[in-house]
Amino acid sequence: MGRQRTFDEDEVVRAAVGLFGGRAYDGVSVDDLVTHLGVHRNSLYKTFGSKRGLYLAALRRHLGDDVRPLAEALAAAPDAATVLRLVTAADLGLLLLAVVDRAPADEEVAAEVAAALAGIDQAIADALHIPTALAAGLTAAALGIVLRGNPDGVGAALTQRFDRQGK
Amino acid sequence: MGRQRTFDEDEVVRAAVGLFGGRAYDGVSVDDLVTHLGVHRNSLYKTFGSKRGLYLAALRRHLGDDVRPLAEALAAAPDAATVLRLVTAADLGLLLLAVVDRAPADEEVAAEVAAALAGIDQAIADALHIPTALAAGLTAAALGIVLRGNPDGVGAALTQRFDRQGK
DNA sequence: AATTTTGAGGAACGATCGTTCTTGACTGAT
DNA sequence: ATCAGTCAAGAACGATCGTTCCTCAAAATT
Repeated sequence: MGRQRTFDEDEVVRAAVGLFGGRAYDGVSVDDLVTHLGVHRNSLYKTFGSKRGLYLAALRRHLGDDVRPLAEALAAAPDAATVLRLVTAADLGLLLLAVVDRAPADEEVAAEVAAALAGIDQAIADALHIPTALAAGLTAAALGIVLRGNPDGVGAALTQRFDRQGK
Repeated sequence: MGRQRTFDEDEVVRAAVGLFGGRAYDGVSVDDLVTHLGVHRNSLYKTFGSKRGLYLAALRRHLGDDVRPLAEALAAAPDAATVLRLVTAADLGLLLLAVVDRAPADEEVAAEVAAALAGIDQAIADALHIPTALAAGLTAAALGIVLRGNPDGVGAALTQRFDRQGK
C-alpha cells in the first residue's frame, strides 16, 4: 500500500543530531535540514510533525545513543580521572547546546536533559562511592571542560589533583 | 547642534547585556531590542550599525564590567573554594552563551571570549600558584557549574575536596 | 528668526523563517 | 487494469527576520 520511502528515518535522525549539535536551534533552518538530511520537506513534516518534533527526536536519540552508554560506562569507572576522560571523550555537543540554548525556552527539553544529567550524576556517585552533590560537581566540571573545547591536559591536571585525595 | 537623545547609550548597552545573556543570539529579535531597550529602531542602527554591532558592544561591556572585575577579584583569592564561589556568584550568562552560541560562528566573538577566559585562567594561576593548565581546568569546572544552574552545594563539595590538597 | 543638524516615529523593504498545498509518480491490493 | 494510498517534488503561504527610507520635531548655530 503506497510508495515506499527513499530515506532511512534512523539516518535522518542521526544526521539531525549532528546538525543540531553544531549550531543553536534557531541557527539550523528547515532548509538546512532538508538539504543535509536527504529527506524531503514534505516527508519531514509527515514523519516528525514539525522542526521541533525532529529536534526532540534527535535529542532523544542523542540521549539514548550517546549519553546513556556514557552513563553505563561511567558506572565502571575506578577514579575521577577515568570519569573525566570518558565524559570529555564523548560527543556531547547536542546535550550541551540543549542545556544552554533550548532548555530555558522549552520545558520538555529541560526535563529530558535534567533527567539525563541526573543519570550521569548517579552513575558517577555509585562508581566512585561519593555523595551525589560531589558527583554533580564532577559532571559539571566535565561539561565545562567540554565547553572550553577540552584542550586535553586541562582535565588531566584537574583530575590528577582530585584523585590524589583517594577514592 | 541637533536634537539631543532621549536614551542613555550606557543603559541601552547594559540592558542588551541582559537580553543577550538570557537567550541565544537568534532568539533575540531587533523588535525585542527596540521594545525592551527604550531605543528607537533608527537610533539603534545609527548608534551601533547593526544588531551584531549592538551585540558586540554588549559583549564588550559585559567583559569589561563583569568579567574583568571578576578576574581582579580572583587575583586575591586564597584558595580554590573562594575561586569557585567568586565565579559562580558572578553573572556570566552572556559570556557562557557567547562561548557556545556565537563564538563558533563569529571569530571576533571567539577572540574576545578566548582572551577573557585566558585572563581568568591567569588570575587563578597567579592567585593559587598553580600551573595555568590546572587553573584553566578550574575555570572550566566553574563554568560548568554555572551552566548547570549552580545548585549551591555542588561547587562547595567539589572545592572542599580540591582544597584539602593544600594551596 | 532662519538655517542646519540630528534624533524620533513609523511605514516599508527584500529575504528568510516554519509550514502547507498542489501535482504527479510509484506501489500494493482488488 | 483499476483503484486507493503513500511518497517525492517544488511552488507558495503568511509571518517574521534584519535593515532602510521618508517625514517631522527639537535643539544648536548664524
